[in-house]
Amino acid sequence: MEDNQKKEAAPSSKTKKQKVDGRRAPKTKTKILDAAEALFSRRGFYGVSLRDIATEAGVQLALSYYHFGSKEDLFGRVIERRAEENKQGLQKSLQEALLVKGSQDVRRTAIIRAFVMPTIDKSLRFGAGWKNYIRLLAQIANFAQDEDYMATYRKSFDQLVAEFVQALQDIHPEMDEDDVHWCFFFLQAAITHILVESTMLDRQSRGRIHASDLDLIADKMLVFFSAGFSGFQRK
Amino acid sequence: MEDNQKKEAAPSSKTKKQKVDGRRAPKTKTKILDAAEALFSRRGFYGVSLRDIATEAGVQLALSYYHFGSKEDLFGRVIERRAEENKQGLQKSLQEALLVKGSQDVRRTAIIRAFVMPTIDKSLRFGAGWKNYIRLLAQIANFAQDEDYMATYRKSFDQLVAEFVQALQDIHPEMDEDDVHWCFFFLQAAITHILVESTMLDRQSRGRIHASDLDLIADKMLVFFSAGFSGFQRK
DNA sequence: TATTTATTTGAACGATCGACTAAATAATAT
DNA sequence: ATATTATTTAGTCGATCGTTCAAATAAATA
Repeated sequence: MEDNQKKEAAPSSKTKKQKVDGRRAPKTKTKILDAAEALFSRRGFYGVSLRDIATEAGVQLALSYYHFGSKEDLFGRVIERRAEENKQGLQKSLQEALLVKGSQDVRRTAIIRAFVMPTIDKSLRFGAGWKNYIRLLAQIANFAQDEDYMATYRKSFDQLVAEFVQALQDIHPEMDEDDVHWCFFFLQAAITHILVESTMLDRQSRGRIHASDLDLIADKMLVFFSAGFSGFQRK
Repeated sequence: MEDNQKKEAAPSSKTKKQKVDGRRAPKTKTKILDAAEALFSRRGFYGVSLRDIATEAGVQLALSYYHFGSKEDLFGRVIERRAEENKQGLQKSLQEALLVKGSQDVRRTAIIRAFVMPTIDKSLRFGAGWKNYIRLLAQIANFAQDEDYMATYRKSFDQLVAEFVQALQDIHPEMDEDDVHWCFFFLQAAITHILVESTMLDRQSRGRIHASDLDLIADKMLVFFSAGFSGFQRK
């Protein structure tokens, strides 16, 4: 019945796992995770079948069941895989931003950059896998957020957001704490939407602006969202 | 084969349609559209089966096929149904905003409000149907945007956005035109994400702020996004 | 090498999907 | 009242879904 998974989890006492994981040719598990990541990020959980994933990965259908169990479990593992690295990247980025000295404006912009840049960097420069992962996260934010199997990730990410908000509140003692939350919420909303890589902006600007130019997006976002905060400052 | 649909479309020469459409008890068509709207807006196109919709609507499965044909066609009709009214509401709102006199700040905020408020109004005060519709639109923006059957809606909406951007550019001759596009894009992105009614903000603020309080959201958005524009003004 | 364990194969399963139809019924027109 | 058209019913179709397993193979261990 579920003996398959036990075999997967059990032999962690031996050193075999690590040895096999670091091989050159992509492991079956990795191939499945990569394919699932790519497909889920584009068509969502329901829009992708396990057969689609197996085909994309170039492996047998049953291997998905053997390695991950149910479709939901596979989805959860896709999220899980890069979650820790992603979070730590953002945390490190925040720590560095906290060292920035200068005016209120400068320090605020540094923190906003610390939130925006790691995500854009990964999406842009860490390969197709990360790009798909980021898009998947953005999609989840609009969608599967409330599912039970997202609880762990959600909790972890919410805590990270709390750290950023706290940092911004520290810089802005004159601002209402709720207003800082609002500002950060708007920032999150915008970047989330942008990272699903919609073609909206390309169309609406009649090709003059390209949403795929994430570096330019980052520049513009910093200017805009840092200025947005200043709307709440006089009070 | 497709005679069913022809019977639907053909007898428009008679005055019968209008008479029947305006009845008291909800018509079958309306019941299906309402159910589809509610379900699609929450779980997306692939996450909902025609049987789900028929059950939710309290009608026979085959009636969906009879009245709308394929599932894709039904989805398109759900979008279509309120599209024109939605667009005209936004256009009227823009026209009124263009009459506002005052400083650059005042006029800019008026236009931003003109874009934000009709949508929030409908989602909040026009009943569950509109609320579902707005959420569906927001979801589409992240998802089905590029599908062929969305072309008509997309074109219409893009034109509307162009009117708002033009209005903002008229107010801001000192700004780079692309930057105005960027600002509006960020506004769109944020409101789109907010309207999928995520529970994100509620969690992250530990219950102090409620994303369901759309009137408050609107207030905060106006302050924040109007201020965001000012980030580009010095150039 | 012999044995045990891990992985892969190929095929099925019951359920559910969208699509479709013939017949029954309701509504409208003559 | 009769004929015509519109709608609803109840069911079936083949395809595809997620899941499962027994047997074959590969890898690791003894």
